[in-house]
Amino acid sequence: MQKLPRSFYDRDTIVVARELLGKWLVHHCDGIERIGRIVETEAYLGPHDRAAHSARGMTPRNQAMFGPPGHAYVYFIYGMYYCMNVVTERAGHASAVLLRALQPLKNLEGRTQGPGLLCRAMRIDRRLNHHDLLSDDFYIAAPDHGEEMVIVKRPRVGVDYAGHWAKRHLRFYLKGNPFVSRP
DNA sequence: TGCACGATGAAC
DNA sequence: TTCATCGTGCAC
Repeated sequence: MQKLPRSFYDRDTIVVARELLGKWLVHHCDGIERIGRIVETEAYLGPHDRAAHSARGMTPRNQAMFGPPGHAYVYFIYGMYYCMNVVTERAGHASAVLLRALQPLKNLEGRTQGPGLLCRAMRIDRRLNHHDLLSDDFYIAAPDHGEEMVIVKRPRVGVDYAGHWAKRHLRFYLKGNPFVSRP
């Protein structure tokens, strides 16, 4: 497999969200390598996107979104779950892609359907916020042999407060994949 | 310093 | 539809 270069992330967020499907998320932790295939993503386009955390300006929590592409934005939600994003586009643009579901490939225990369960299974927590995804212990890679994929577009989950932005089809997943959180 | 609520998940 | 559970952001 080939680690994705910085230039992969420094592109239009919708393009990145679609192309992350089928890629492998790799995390080396406590001597164990965990790998999951990304099967569901959501694009958060920037401060103009009312559903994005960056829509209300930079705060200590969402600072990573305003940073350079190819880094992780990990936040704590509902008092019990973590969610992981991949920062996209140039620094200051404040856009990111939320990873919503994985197909277990290696050393993953428990379910991986949904952003909270994904982080639990991959052992992703606040320590990985701001982490560079071109590092050797936490990164995303393209498999040597890609599979044929059909991509489904749907509205994002849990953003009904965002007015017309809630209706846009910015959620992407692999058609027919049993590990998608909400087919 | 207080408090309402959330890019969730599970139970009912 | 309700609840668990707590950090964050903003009001006061």
